[in-house]
Amino acid sequence: MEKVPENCQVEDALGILVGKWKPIILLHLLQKGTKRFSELKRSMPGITQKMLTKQLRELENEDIIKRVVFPQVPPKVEYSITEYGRSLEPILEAMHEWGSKHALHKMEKANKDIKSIPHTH
Amino acid sequence: MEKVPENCQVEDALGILVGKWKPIILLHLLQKGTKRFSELKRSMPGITQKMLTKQLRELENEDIIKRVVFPQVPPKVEYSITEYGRSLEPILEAMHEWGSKHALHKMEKANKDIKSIPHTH
DNA sequence: TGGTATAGTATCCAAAAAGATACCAAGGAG
DNA sequence: CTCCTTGGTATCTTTTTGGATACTATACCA
Repeated sequence: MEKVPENCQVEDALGILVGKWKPIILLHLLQKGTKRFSELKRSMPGITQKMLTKQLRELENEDIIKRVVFPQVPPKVEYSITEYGRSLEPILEAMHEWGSKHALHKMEKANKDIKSIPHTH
Repeated sequence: MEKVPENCQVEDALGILVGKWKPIILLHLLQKGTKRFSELKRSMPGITQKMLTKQLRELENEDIIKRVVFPQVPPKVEYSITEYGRSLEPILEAMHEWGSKHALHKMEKANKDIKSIPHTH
């Protein structure tokens, strides 16, 4: 299998993970299992209903998460990761690990930058 | 190290990889080594000069790639992956692998969808 | 009779990302 | 003298994303 940029499959994974809230939604569902809409919303302060709905729909369309509606009033809808969605875990894992190192790297860099400011005295 | 969504490091990696052209640029530099601006541009049909410059600058600011200017006329500028940038390889790798499977998954799904269309006869 | 809760839609608006296009510097070729 | 080359900038417009706000259905509860 060639990895030439021309047939770049990286885009697909990126396309699914991108969206201000998607990684967080996925981490929630991966780590805490099935969640209903309101629970997800409460656990992501700042997200609007519209955004949450939209991101969930997009993930659902890619078979990453499953949506189950209970015919009740008031409504109850549960979301969970599909088996296929779980296959994204290594990527999220790799990104998380890299992200942690990157935080350090940024700190070190900021430190160096501060030290190298020509100071007046 | 906890991976709770609250301190979500995944975002950082995502932030660096996102951009319509960044993954392709990185794959090019990872696989083919040092490249000059015009070579990169030629190998990415469709990208505009402005976009290429912008993405390269962003990657440079994150220490992912290195930019070397040769004082010549006409100008010559070479780009290459930094050692730090190379640490992104596992992520790109994971995404590529997943992307390949995802392509199959999508095909299978499309097939199923076609078969399940109620046909007239 | 009115209020509450859940899981949404529908509109409109702001901000960010991407794209098209034009311009520039300066040396070498003709 | 003019054109070509490279690696950019500077503007302007379009497209994509994200966000604020208001509205809805319907059973239950007081």
